[in-house]
Amino acid sequence: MTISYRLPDGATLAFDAPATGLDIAERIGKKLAKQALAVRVNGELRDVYLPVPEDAEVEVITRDSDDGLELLRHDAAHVMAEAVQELFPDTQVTIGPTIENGFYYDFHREESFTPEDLEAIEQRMREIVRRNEDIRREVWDRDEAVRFFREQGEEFKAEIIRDLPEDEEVSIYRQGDFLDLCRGPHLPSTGKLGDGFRLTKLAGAYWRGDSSQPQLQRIYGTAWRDRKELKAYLKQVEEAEKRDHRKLGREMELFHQQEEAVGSMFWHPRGWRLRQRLEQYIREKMEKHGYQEVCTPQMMDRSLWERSGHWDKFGDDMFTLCTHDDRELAIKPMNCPGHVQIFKQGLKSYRDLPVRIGEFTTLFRNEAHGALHGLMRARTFGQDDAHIFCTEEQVNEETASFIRMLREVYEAFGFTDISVKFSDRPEVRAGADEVWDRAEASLKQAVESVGLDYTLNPGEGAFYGPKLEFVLRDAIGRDWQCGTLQVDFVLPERLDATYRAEDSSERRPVMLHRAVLGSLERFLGIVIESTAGHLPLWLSPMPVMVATIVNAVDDYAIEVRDRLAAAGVPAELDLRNEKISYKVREHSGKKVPVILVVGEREAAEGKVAMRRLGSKENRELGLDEAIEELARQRQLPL
RNA sequence: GCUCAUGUAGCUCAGUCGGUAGAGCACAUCCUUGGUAAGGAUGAGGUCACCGGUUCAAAUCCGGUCAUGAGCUCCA
Repeated sequence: MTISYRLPDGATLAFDAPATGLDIAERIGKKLAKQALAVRVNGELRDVYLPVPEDAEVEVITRDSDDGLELLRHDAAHVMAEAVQELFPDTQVTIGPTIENGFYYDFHREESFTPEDLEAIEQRMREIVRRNEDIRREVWDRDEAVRFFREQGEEFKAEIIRDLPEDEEVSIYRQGDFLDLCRGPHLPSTGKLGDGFRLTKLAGAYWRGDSSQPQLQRIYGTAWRDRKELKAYLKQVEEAEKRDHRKLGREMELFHQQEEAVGSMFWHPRGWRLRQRLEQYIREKMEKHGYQEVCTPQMMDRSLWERSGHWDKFGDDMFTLCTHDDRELAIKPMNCPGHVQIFKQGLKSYRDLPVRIGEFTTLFRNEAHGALHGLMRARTFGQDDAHIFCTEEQVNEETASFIRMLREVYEAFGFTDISVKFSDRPEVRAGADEVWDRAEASLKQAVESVGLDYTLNPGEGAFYGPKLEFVLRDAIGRDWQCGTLQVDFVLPERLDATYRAEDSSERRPVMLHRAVLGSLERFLGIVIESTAGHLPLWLSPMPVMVATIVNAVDDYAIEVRDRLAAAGVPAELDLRNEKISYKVREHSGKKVPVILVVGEREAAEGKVAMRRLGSKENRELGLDEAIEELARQRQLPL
């Protein structure tokens, strides 16, 4: 009897009897056998010491591959669990998956872990790696496994086993004296983990991600192939912290926050100019695309929010206040009910559709304390919010043209990597199932008609309708959900919006809720972090600084500033009695995109010396030429 | 809202065993008018987040509150 295994390079290895992954690796080379962490058999990852029973495609997995790294991280989680149980026997283990860059494990324990505990756990992990314990898979009887974990006081594990699908094998991995339920596969021994890991942080997490369930303690770690990769990662994290928008916001004199206004901004002059600039850009963009801007009340009577359904579904997030005559008002968390009121004024004909209504006024949402995060998650913020009232037949074209605009806008900020998620009906929702059927079908058809790839995001729709979510990838590889388009058959019904159709019957319009940037505050935060504060000239709140070398040229510097201003380029003057390097350093630190240096020579020749942020190059050019260039770059990229 | 951590000058941070507060930068004044990321001197600046407790004595120890950070839940 011969069994043959086909390798990725096409070669075939023949054995007389079923060989283990390790045997196969050994046949290929001694070194590979040493490095083997697992094998992929017909596409499925398996433990390296298990026999491969029949002819198969076999690939040996080492730490060099992505799969190998994933295995290392998974094992790091298990080694951590073993370390924790050795040091703190009263701890129950739950689950410990890999995540981007690392892993975590959730534990249940009466006492809290301290940062010192983390160090001790990490030390013990290194010891376990040195012990080089074998990690072996065992298949247990389901009831026996439940009984075992029960006896160990591991109620959470017992619960997981009980909930496993009937036909699934209950595999237990034995690693020294530590046994853990796990699907696997695993490294052959703890020594293979190496020393490229570190425990990073401690946080709370709910059992099964449900806030009504017990709270667990989650320990996060990062794990890499070796110490060098670990160091590179830690360095990268450090760099990312440097571009935190709250830090840059302070350095660039954009905004601040303080205790008395949690979740809101104090916008400083430069910050507000930036925020206004962004708003102006999207306003003009929307005008070009046929939107009309409106302004609706900041607060409206409770009864309207009850009719719209917000009171029920969004009530916890709404701020309310009472008038002297005991009326209860809600401060708007969304514009939709207001826009419906505008649509309803006067009779609308099918000839009027689509009606596109946009608004940028501030919204107020009572976000949970722990969710707040600078500009990224605020309680007061503006949105490039708009609602399109149209017929069912127009949903397609409106969706398509919205997506065109969205792409143009993202491109203006340098975001070209965009993906789409399709979110369908959530559990808590308004409207009958048949209405949802129609809304989902309609939106699905619209995405497909523009040839957009999308992934399904089940149960994540808004309470009034399904939605598309547009996710952009920023310059440092982070994903952000900004744009959204939601189809709504419910609100026009609830708030009784109608139009007169061709056959003179009264019909309900479909309402599309849509935003490209989403929260203007949040979008700014993303742009700031993604550019590390190096904003494009058209957006920058302080695009040009005119800095003098000697006071004798003050008058010329003033002329330069005034002529820039006349050409639509805001500029400030730095006439201080300081060295030019001092001025350059200071304004560069504040991320001013262009510094125009003027000294005796420039003044005499009607020139400026232009220095761009991030470059040491120093261009000397005529004043007219410089103004022309800067004015062009200051134009909104419409 | 939940868990853990943190809160000292405008910013970044020291502050040992509990003995009444320190640096650098920034700021002010004076000197310096200089060529592309820090010129020099002098000075001012703090209810150590807030409230309470222990103590002869609290930035320091204990409790509570608030805020911030990381994560969870939620979400733009």
